[in-house]
Amino acid sequence: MKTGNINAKGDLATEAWGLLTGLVYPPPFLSIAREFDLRPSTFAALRALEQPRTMGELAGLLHCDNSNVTGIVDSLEDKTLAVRKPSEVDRRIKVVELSGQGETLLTRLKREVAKPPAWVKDLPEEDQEALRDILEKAVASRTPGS
Amino acid sequence: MKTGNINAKGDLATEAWGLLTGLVYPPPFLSIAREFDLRPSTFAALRALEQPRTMGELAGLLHCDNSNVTGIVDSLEDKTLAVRKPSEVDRRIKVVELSGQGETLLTRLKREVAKPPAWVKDLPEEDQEALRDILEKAVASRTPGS
DNA sequence: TATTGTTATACTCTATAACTATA
DNA sequence: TATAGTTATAGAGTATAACAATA
Repeated sequence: MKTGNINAKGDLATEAWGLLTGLVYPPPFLSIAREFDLRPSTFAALRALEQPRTMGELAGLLHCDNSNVTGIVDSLEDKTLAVRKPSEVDRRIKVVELSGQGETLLTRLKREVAKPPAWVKDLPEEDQEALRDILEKAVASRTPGS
Repeated sequence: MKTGNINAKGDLATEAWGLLTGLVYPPPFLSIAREFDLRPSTFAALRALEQPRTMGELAGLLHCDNSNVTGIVDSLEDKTLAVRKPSEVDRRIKVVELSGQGETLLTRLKREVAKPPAWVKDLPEEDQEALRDILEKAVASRTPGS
């Protein structure tokens, strides 16, 4: 905690946070997923498959149960966006990889998700720069789960 | 579009947005909902019930079907957080209101949601101020759906 | 007839437990 | 016996259509 940072109602941090929540929620990636006709879980799985992953790794990354991942990957396979193949070293393990089609879609998705919304793009350049610098500082000093 | 704002990969807006998404997603209100043992839809309904609402109004605010709201309000009533009563002017309409218990919970919820995360609170005071000023500008110039 | 809300139904998401095939 | 993944099953979220009560 910082000197002069009282955190009473109406302090700077609370004001800034209140403004920010109005700008970033609901998350734009939800409407992007809809545009691509992907359900949120499929969308998340696709993003997690930037590298090949085992079923269990996917479950961890998607914070869901292993049994779930079966259905999610089934649906990716149905759309020929990914394939699963048994690992050669341990045949219990299935490795899931994006297909060429899946890679292409992921590339387009990532481009969409990275696009700053209008409220950022329309800021004066010096504000964009200040914002970036402040956020860099915040990311650098971030502790897990804050 | 602004002069000097090329929006090529790596420009200021994209950099700032990339940093921001890392800081604000996943949304902290999800874990707050879990702490209060509320499912996301119940949580959202509670927040929408700051004022009494009809079932149809709730459906609009929660972006879901009318038939859904029946179940959500049922569960609020089961927890004695809200009551529904027929309107006196048109008895087709049901007005949903928070109970005393519901009001108390909503007040606590709102306090939690308004709390800035550590990455904001731990910024130097001048950065908090700059952040607030920039975000105020963004909110002021915001057009619907941006 | 039109509207508000409910019920019936179905599909998806998620989790638990039992199962399989490997190890 | 332990582990990776699947299947069976069940609960909750959401949508559509048919329905009841009211206007």
